[in-house]
Amino acid sequence: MSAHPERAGKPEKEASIVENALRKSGFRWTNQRALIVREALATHAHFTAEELLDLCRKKDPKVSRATVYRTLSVLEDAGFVEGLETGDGGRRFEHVLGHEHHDHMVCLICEKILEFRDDELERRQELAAKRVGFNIERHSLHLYGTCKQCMQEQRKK
Amino acid sequence: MSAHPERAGKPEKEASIVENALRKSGFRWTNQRALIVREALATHAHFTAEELLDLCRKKDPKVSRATVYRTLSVLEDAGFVEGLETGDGGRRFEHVLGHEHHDHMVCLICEKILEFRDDELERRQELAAKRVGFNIERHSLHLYGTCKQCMQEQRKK
DNA sequence: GTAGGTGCAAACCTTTTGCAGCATG
DNA sequence: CATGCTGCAAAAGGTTTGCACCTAC
Repeated sequence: MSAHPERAGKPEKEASIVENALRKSGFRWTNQRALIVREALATHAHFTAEELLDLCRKKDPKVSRATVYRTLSVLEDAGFVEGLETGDGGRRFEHVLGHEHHDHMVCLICEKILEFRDDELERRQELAAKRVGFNIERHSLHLYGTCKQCMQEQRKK
Repeated sequence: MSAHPERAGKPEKEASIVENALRKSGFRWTNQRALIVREALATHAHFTAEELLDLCRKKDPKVSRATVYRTLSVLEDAGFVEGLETGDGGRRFEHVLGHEHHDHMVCLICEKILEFRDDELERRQELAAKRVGFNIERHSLHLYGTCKQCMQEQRKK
């Protein structure tokens, strides 16, 4: 049912990649971080901080909200997680291990998020930036609208 | 000093475009809305809700925050105003009268927002959407990074 | 006259922070 | 055993809402 069945790679292996990277940067590898990373990597979906907290609490009910936020922030800085805007002011995350960069189409009706990638798009962005001497660190391209299924639903009415 | 000196068109004329559109949709045209629209159109910058409130209160100190938010929402729905993410969780707005659609480069250091446009980019987005039967209503392309000036500053150090 | 709009304050939601205690390296 | 991390609870934004009053149509 997920839009990214290919997303879930080898959780244990991916988790240890994160572990090594964080250790190398001087962070400690705590039970909480291991749990949070495991849950984040296991999720195919684009999750909110609160959803991740719920997932973690199923395994360990006393994980604190603050720790989830703090860990998400560390993971984002380290480039293992990316935040994305849902167009209605909300914020979701996705992990960035085991799959290439991609952009998003957000259905405003069913809230589904589709991923797509177009190399030419990436190139043109670089070009536009180069023209004005801007150095791109990251970018976000979101198309908001109606997905195929919801378009069909609408036509029925 | 503004990045968009061309932005300010003919405020009175543009305001009446908004007025007519809102009236036609069954909204009432109140003093507050007139004020808020006037201030929003007069600003060249990408403003926050709070900044717009401050601008309005200079003219009429008793405009309420709630009314600004409610009016911004009406204007956004009507397509006269667009919200944009600043990359650090913040939200800014820009009015969409008297200038073409464009995308944004956001400098993460000085917070300046540059505008740019590339027709080929637009085309490729449409194409990508068409491929999966997605209907684009609006889109947002933000490049986050470092602007030319801030790059130079950094090199000096 | 009557919706619809406004102001105020409180509520909300998400995220951050201060601090005392705990666990990792 | 020192520092970094955690949990808790409170604080901090930013935005929305309930309600009584007001005003445009």
